Amino acid sequence: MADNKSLEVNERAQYFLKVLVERYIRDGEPVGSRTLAKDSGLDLSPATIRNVMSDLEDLGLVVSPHTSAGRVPTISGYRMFVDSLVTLKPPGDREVASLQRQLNGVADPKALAASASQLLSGFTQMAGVVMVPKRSHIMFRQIEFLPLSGNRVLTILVTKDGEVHNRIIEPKKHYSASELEQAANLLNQHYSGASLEEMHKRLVSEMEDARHDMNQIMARALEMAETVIDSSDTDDDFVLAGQTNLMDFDELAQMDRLRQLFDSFTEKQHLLHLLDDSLQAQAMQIFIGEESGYHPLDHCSLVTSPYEVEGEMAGVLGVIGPTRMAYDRVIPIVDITAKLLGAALKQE
Amino acid sequence: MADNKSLEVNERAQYFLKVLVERYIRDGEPVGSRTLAKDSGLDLSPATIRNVMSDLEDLGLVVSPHTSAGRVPTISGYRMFVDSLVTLKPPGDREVASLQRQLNGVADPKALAASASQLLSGFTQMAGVVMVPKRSHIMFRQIEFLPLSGNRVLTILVTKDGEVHNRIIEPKKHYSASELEQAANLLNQHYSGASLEEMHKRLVSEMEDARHDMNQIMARALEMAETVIDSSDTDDDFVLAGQTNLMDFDELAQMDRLRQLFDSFTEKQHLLHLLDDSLQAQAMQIFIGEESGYHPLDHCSLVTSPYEVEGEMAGVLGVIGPTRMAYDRVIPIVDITAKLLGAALKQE
DNA sequence: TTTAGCACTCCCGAAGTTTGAGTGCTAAGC
DNA sequence: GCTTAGCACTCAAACTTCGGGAGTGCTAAA
Repeated sequence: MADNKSLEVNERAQYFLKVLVERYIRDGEPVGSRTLAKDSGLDLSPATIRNVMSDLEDLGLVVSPHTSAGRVPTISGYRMFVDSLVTLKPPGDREVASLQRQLNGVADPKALAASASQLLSGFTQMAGVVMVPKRSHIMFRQIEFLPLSGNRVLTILVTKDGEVHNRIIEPKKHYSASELEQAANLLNQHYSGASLEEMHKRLVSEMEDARHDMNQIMARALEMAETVIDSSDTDDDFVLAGQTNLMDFDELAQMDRLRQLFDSFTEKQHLLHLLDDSLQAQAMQIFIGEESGYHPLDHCSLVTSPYEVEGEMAGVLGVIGPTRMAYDRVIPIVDITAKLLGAALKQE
Repeated sequence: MADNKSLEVNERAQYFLKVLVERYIRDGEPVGSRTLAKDSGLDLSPATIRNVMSDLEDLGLVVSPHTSAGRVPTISGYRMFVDSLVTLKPPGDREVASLQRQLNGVADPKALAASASQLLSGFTQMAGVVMVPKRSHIMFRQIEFLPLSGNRVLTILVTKDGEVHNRIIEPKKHYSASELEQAANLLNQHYSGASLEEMHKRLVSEMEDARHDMNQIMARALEMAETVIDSSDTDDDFVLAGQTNLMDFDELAQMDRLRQLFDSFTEKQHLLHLLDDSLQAQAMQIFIGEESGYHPLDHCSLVTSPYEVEGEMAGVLGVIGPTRMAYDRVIPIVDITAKLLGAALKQE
């Protein structure tokens, strides 16, 4: 259909697209040819603009909501905008300094994640999200077993960065306090300095070996450790802040949409998956509207960036807001926050 | 004004109030005299009802939103309803059994609180809230200090019920691993079997004593313990579930109200205070609309009940929903859940 | 004390009207 | 071949009008 005209958008048309998107992001109202003519700075009449717009519409970059409204960017329009047109507006030095200050004042990783997501939300007036560091990069430090009533055992797993995971497990057999202590000692010696990822792998293979040995204590210790490590995996989680900011956006102000969106925050599942994408890609990712394929986010965009600690991808953070968000400001903020969070985590 | 007529409401009028509230809770629409005449079951004409309604209005128990609408209960109307008119509808045996089953399958207190609030929300289709047990009743079990980089020390506080609190503290002076271990040992022996509340009191007085002793280690141990205990106090917290259920109620469907409400969930402060009321009163409390004095809850009611473990008030749980909620069903559900949660916690 | 009757009030939704923003098309101009 | 003025046309949003319905308060009679 549009193919016979021109599959690529000429430079001028791109420029108009840029101006249109910027304007639409500013006011949230369909942009008409007259407005665009003025905004563009070029000395062209509305009629000319109309021709260009018509082309852009054929290419699926803009649509008009109805016959006599202006144009609004489509998903593809936004896509082209963020991919190649947007002029990024990095935050001022004062903002960066403030960010840095507030991140460096925080001691433990969990609190740091919470701060970061609050900062993201504060600076963008949208929702901030920070995925807490992945297991693979966490170093084992110490494990502790405490007997509770019945067979139940409280296990405490401490990692190098000062994070504490605890879980109550209920083995079939009863263990005495001294047995548990012995088991913990064995594990602590044996796995000192390993990462959880590594530990997991070694546990699985060594459990096999231990079955042939007579070393009962070791076998049981391994079993319990495996239970804990395994479940510490499901701790894989994120912290969200400023969700209520999203209620102020007209495009999300319909209860059913908003409810779906908020439910998706509680459910976590899918959102985690999207965040993970950015970790895999090892680069900033932007999901615009339906691009994510996850319906609750249909009218939202997600700007995510992985953050790294000592050269290793440690986690992901980002911002959730309406599709119509100020990408030019948000992208640099997410980018810088990721860098600063990484740096703050390094000081462990 | 109304005083010269009759300050107390006669029995028939009370009955009509009851029927009116029930009807209004059912449909959410102002109840007119004709409807009420039918609903009441008594063989009276609408005109008679109108006279009664007029009296109720004078007493401030009902209002009409505008001249030619039916009547709607006021806060006082609801108050009288829940205090003396409502016919409670206890949940069926199947529901109770289901509640019990789901609560008893959970191991640790924190998860238990989460389950309970989810169950409350599920059964009522509103938001469930569970305040986690108060410090005063928590028994100390063990404390652990682990050195981190710099002066920072990871402190792990384990309580009898298998709960783990951890915090990173940063003392002025540096402590070696063995010093920390020694300190922990001292504390563990010294405070074995005390409640956190008790421990706090003893710590304060013993810190004074220790200053005169030469026992440096002990003095420092006390100091660090105090820091941890003190901050474990601010863990004072609640878990909320089903907040999004609230979005389905028309009376809360305005963004500004909803936003205030949701913000109040994040802020926690005031809500905690309200929950605490129920703990102090040692009885079920119902805040209807503005009664709570906390504006974000203006259009909500809060039904709370303390729960006790082994005869001691351990915490509070409840339900948040619109003022127009099915009190007859909600009250028993909250009541029973409190009992069952208490029972489930006892099995520690 | 209760009730029928009646005039009155007010909300609500439907239907009509106006306004203004914006479009596409055509034909003329550079 | 691009650009532009002119014009007819479309459509949503805002405002107005209007009738119906639900419910009230009052009065007078049972």
